[in-house]
Amino acid sequence: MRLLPHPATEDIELTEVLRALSDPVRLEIVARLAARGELTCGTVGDELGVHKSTASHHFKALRDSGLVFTKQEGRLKYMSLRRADLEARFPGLLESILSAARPHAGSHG
Amino acid sequence: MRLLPHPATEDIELTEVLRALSDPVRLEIVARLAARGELTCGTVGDELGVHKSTASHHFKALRDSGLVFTKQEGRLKYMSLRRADLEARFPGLLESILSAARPHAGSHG
DNA sequence: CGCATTGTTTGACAACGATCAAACTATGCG
DNA sequence: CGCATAGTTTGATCGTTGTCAAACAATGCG
Repeated sequence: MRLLPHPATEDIELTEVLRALSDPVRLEIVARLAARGELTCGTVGDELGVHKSTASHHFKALRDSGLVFTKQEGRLKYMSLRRADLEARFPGLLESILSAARPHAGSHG
Repeated sequence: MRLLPHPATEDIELTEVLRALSDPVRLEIVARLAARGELTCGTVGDELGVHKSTASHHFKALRDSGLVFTKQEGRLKYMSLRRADLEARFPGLLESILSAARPHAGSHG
């Protein structure tokens, strides 16, 4: 089982992408993927303070929406952003969301 | 009651905007607002085939998220996109979503 | 005020979703 | 095979949400 089901680029739906990113935990996961390239389920659970089954659930949601790609290597599964596919499907969308997700310098909290 | 509560520009939250837009009905409302400038509750209910209370519910969700502004004129309430506020808060975000929401010429269905 | 129009609120219902915990699967090591 | 590691699945909770319908409220007209 080295390959998991991923939606084809042309089958990625906007509402599903937006829905996937509307959860704060998943948005944070995506932000970290953008910054660090790859993450495992365990890393996310550990760093974000959620149970590993919850992390798995979120990764599945992200995978199903077309946002992330899952690659298996040994016992680990590495998730990465499907940047090129998303850019092809919805130009500029991911970048503007990532930019919006970055903490603002203007201090407001 | 001519003024309704709207979040300040700096209080608009990304996850709430994305969540508001993750519903197909609301995304369609926003797309129409972008194309036509203003809409009333009744118009949306009529054109999108949802009950007027459902349309009202969606407009409230869009208002609470910071996506639309509501202006009362006589018995009608006109909703419009808060384009400038959203651009100030999350540059490029709304435009990329609107662009992604437009039907693609490439035919895929 | 009475009446029509427009939108909101409430109630009911079904579906979904986020979370944790525990059981299970899959993989690698020896 | 036995054992450890890494994720997944299932079950249980609890809250949220999309929808309609009916009651309500607000507005304008005369």
